[in-house]
Amino acid sequence: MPELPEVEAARALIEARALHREIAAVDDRDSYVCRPHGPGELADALCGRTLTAACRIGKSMWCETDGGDGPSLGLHLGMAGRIIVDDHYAGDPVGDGPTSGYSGAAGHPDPGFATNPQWARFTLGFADGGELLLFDKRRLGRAVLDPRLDALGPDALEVGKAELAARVGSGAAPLKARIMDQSVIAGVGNLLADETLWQASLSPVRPAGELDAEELARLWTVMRRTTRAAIKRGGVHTGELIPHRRRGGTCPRCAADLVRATVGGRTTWWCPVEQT
DNA sequence: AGCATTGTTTCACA
DNA sequence: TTGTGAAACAATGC
Repeated sequence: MPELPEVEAARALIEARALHREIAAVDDRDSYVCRPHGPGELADALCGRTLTAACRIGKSMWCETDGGDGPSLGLHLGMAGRIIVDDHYAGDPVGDGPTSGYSGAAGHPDPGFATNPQWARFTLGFADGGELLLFDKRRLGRAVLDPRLDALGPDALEVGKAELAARVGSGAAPLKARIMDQSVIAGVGNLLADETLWQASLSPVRPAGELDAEELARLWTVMRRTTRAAIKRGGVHTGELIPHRRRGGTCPRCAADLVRATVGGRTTWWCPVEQT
């Protein structure tokens, strides 16, 4: 669920509300979410420290502690994670599969989230009484010390035009698989990929190495625009194509029937007329 | 009951 | 060795 825009919202929430507060207690008992750490390991490393920076590359987020003198705390939202700081939340706005409608206008998009405390998979308790929760219905999120970031490509909003062309424009894999490969470009997930390729009128099944310079330049421009728009509007669900990714869905521009197939291991929807 | 799901990792294979 | 694709992972909803 959470892709770059949701993770950026979570990062900004931590930055705004969780920094410089003393960590007094840590609940790291979920051994799957906290793998490979054993129970108490994160608690021992973090208690008494403060978060001093919230950082992000793609969908990976981490917090520095004690101005960089302490261990960093990696937080990954996985497929359904969100961050809650005191009474404020950010991250996955839906929490369920794509069949759940996004209702995130006024009010809370998911009134049920606060009533299911068993979905708090990792908690930092602050000395002032507040707390930071990694809230994850699916349990595929992660909390880990000193996360490895070296396998990530450049962030989708930071990558330069020439660099994107060089990294994406090669290989025999489908274009969609290429832009979802986090070692090529970091931050694009399944929905953002479908939205971006539809906005750019590029077919997800084209071999990435076949794109010409103009198409790669267009991809760079459109990817940045769609990603920034998703951040501003509150998540990847706000994309123009997204509501049409369903049985019987049609292209919002030309009304052609959308095509559904598995590309890059994920369900993919696209317009066979416009996306070439 | 069986299938689907917005992410990541691991494994098999060419 | 590298690139590619499928399966597994956990949990839930239709």
